[in-house]
Amino acid sequence: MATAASSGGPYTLLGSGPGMLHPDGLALQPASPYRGHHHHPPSKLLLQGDYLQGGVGQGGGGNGHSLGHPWGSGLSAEGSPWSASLEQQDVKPGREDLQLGLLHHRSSSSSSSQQQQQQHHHSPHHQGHPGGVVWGSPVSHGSSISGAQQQQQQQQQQQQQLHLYSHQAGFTVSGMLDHGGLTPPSNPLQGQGHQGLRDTLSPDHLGVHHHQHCHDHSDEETPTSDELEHFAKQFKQRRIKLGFTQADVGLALGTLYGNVFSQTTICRFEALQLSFKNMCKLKPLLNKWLEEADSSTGSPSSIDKIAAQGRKRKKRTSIEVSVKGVLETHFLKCPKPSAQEITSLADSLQLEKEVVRVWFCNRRQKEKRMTPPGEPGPPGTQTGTHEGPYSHGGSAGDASSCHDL
DNA sequence: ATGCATGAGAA
DNA sequence: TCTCATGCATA
Repeated sequence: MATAASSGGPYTLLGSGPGMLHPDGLALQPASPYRGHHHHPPSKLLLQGDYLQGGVGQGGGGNGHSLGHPWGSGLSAEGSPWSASLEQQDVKPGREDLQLGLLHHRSSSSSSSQQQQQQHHHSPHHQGHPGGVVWGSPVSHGSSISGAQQQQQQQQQQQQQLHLYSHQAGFTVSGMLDHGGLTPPSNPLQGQGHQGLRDTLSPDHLGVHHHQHCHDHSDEETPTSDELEHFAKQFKQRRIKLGFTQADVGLALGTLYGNVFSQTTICRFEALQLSFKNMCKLKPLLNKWLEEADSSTGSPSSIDKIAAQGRKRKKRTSIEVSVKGVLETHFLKCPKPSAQEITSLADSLQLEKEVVRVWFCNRRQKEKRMTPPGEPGPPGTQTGTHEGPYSHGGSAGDASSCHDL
């Protein structure tokens, strides 16, 4: 069978000629953890068929589609027994490599770690907000959010460094305007009268948190959930008006500050589907982009991007609806199943253990993100019907010892 | 817009 | 191993 193993491994890495300076290359041995993905009957497991990256223009090129379907989206049938064979697919440029490529950042070092810990405290409730972000994330003082809301994210530890970008003079908004088709299609809206948004901070401060003196630029000082929410909205609006897609922004950020982001991330930011901490981290970057983009309207420059290698990914596993249902059930019983449980569960579902494990991980993450699936976006419109995923019927206190199978 | 996946870092 | 930040591949 001419599986994807034509070049030596299931997930081969295409040698990226000129200097592969990432340890991954060395660490990735032909012995992939997924090599045994064919020893089980693909009866319940449906692997989404083919690779189609040629036409991934995605980026919500027409971000005009507003979809708001709740979880459990119909999976229907994907009748696609993976017949994947050749794998000459050229993967898109990796991000880490990109960063290495343009090393024009990481110069500053003064205050590197500051906003890692979000210690903002304010009333987790908002009165007139069409949506209501539930993640107020209090810190040490048990707020009204109650423990029913799980541990929130403040109990997390900060990992990952925050890439601080150094805004150098002379670095104007360049990469985002046009290069390679990212050019906003002569948007007639551009250059309209829209100013007065330099200031990103919303005027409404709850006032229950720390008060800073007379200076409030646009970031630093951990913003409040409301501020983030507002910013996200503004951002999206303006982004669209300027004619940029989420993907464009992601790339621009990379070109400008050295941190590339995907359409996904931008999308999640706008939808407030990131953790509070993450939102805080991205806000400054997006804010700068906004400022630049807003005042640019004409600074054609092109910065070529660097093409990088391609490490192949495991094909996305499509889990059948019924199976998802089962997983869901288990999740409700025990969001943190032990390794053994996962194993047996995987076995009974005929899924790889890894897949099940990941499923739970993702599920937990989803629980943490808040912006209930179905949040009304546009102001003035309120569905008034949203129950956060926190609405678990009962107590969600202990997840340490729950196992029974 | 989202589902599944990868990886780094902390337990 | 889990969490968390991110993103490819998809619907």
